[in-house]
Amino acid sequence: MAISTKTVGANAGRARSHNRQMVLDRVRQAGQIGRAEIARGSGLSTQAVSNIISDLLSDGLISEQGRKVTTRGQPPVQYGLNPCGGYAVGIEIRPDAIFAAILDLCGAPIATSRRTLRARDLAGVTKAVVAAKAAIIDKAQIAPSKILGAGIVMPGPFGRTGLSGTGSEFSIFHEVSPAAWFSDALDLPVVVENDANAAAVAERVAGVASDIETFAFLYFGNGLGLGVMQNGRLVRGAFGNAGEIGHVPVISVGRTVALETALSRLSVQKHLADVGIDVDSSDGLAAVFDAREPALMTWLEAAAEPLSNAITIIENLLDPDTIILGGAMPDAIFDHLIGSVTLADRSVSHRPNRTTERLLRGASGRMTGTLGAGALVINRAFTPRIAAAA
Amino acid sequence: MAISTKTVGANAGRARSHNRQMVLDRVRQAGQIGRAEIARGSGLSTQAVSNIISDLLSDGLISEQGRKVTTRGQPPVQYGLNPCGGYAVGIEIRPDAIFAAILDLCGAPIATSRRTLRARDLAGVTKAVVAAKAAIIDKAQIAPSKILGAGIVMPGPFGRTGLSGTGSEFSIFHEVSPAAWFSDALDLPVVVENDANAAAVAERVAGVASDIETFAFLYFGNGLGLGVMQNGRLVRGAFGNAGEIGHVPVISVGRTVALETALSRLSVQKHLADVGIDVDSSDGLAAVFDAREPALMTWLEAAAEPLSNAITIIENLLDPDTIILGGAMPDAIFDHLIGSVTLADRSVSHRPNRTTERLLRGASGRMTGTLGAGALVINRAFTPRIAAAA
DNA sequence: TTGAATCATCAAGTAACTTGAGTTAATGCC
DNA sequence: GGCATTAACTCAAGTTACTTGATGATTCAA
Repeated sequence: MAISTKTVGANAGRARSHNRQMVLDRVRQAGQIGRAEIARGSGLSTQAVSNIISDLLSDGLISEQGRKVTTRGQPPVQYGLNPCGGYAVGIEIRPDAIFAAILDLCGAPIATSRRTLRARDLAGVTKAVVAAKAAIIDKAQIAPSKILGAGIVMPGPFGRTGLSGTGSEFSIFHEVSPAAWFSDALDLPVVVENDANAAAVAERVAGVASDIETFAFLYFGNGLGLGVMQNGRLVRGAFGNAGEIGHVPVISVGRTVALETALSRLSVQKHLADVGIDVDSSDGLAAVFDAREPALMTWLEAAAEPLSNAITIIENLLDPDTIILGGAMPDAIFDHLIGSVTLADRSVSHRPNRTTERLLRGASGRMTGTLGAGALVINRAFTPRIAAAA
Repeated sequence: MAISTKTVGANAGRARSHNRQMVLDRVRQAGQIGRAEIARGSGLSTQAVSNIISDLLSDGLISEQGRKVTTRGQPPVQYGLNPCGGYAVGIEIRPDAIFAAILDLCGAPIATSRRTLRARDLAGVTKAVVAAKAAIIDKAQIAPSKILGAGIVMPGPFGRTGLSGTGSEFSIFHEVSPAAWFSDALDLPVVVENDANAAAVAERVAGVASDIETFAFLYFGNGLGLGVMQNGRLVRGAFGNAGEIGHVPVISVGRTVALETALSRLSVQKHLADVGIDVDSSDGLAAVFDAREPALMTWLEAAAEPLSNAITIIENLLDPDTIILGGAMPDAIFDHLIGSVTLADRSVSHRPNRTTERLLRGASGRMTGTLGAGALVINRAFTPRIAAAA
């Protein structure tokens, strides 16, 4: 059965929690904001906002940041996020390694780490994740009470699907709910998402989408994924597997193929390997691009058409404010790809009065998956949630 | 600027309104349900639910429907929607005609009408819509106080986009917000959506998706549209233009074409016209299909591949519980199309333990747009909305 | 017939928001 | 410089709607 997302009833306690998170999100989005302005925007009384602000202050989540100069009247006291008011652990599980990071409340990384992962079984992976968490908290010297939770990123899709057996996803979690499992093992609230969704959240928490409510993130991992954000919430689908754009059929050089065979890191690595160039790191790829290696340039040229088609699909199906490109490739390659795309005229995103670019490059670089993992936790702390049950 | 959907704060009044709508939605979805069961599912106390139920009873929105036989304990009093507790006006504006309907609270049509539309200007269209509303209310003999609102369906996309100028959309609303405009003119709360979104809502209110939270509706109108429902809410995109799947590039006979050139009512009409068969109604098309007209059969054969590709795109991008096909074609043709589609193995929807079909035919038939217009209003009455501002 | 289970109601208690009066702090005008 | 104006902020009382706990109602099972 599908993930249950039944709406829950509102009572005083949940209303307060909702309002706290709403206020926090407005503070995050505005950078600096005063109480009266929050009240005006939120439909609450200034008194209510005042009470909530004083709560958040004493919890250390926000801080007073002077008064704004205005034309007339008492200048409003401004509040902003207090970066050290809380921290999130981000853990990215890849087939061969575990990456970990600690993020502050503003989404800035305090510490990162990488550990080789040899285990493939549930117990072994769990042990490695627990160890990674302990080590990164120790490295960053954060008081455990300040840890808001852990975000875990792993390759999807989740559960048994027609995409199972590609080797990328973790079949050990077909029978176990990964969130409940890791929450137990880590003794923390846990959010689990695939890499593309996490990357989208990362851009919202501390990237180019901090004030964009509705956008899509095209994530270049080993395959190709799409994270869809709609009104500040992820579009996850009935089973949390939305965004598997890599398996969409496209035409490439006259043949029908899955999009990610033409457009992904594995695809470019394979193409380069065919001419004897082995790259297994983003740095390596960056060097090959800097040298304008012909094999890479032909790959990029061939990638432009399927990428253009993918963008037209995303724009017309989801009507995002913008599409962000990012993931496991060098920034220079994303910039090149963005430059080489033909943006379709026949698209709902082709508007005369646009204020954002149709394509942006993500801000969180190659660590976007791991940072995204932490961002999931931060984001959840900022997301009002009366509407949907956990 | 994108549609603003900032989260709003919760207070006592909004909490009550939210809870009322949540209770109503649970009653709708269950058909019959008792107070204690609602309380258990919603996280509210039985007392709170009791109070809300008594409110809804005195407003006439629900009715007592006997007691359920249980194993032990006091048998719970069951409640169900009271169809005549409220009514919705649905109006569908097409380039050449205005369709209107009155729906009861359960989504059943009480009356329908059709009027030719000659006007293309704002004043003329408005006048026709106002007249259609007055006439349908008069025909159905509904007390104005029982009208919950009006839903209006018109061809998208909304605002100036790269799809403008195809002739289908109403450019008169490029500068005016249609919802505010019609709300003023009709003196009722108004919801405006495109046909595909309305059709999706219709299936949820009174169709095959009444207990499916996350699905997609592939709507065959003059073009092709997609209505996306996620957790019981429409995925509308940043500007309300999500779901323009007709302009998505897909593969047909080895070439990339816009989907709706291969798959839409206009497409089949054109194909038939090429061999001298003119059909301009759904009945006409049904007759041609009944006769197994070769030209139609070749069109259907050719349509299978792009339709299959479109379904793979929808499944992998949105991970819906199911995809519903419907709109301006005869049921028999939808059934034929569903039978001829090749469902991709490489899809997140290809799950071993499915409980719903991957494809369903919509239940609301050819009037789905008009009924959907009314369903928008019913749906809104049932949708808790603390989370998003109007 | 009695006890267990469940639903339902009543009345009191509580959390969180709203309201309205009053205070603080800055600007702008005479 | 003094005073009106404007806007932010605070205090205390008032209101709403939910929760809690005690009590009653209804059914089944032993």
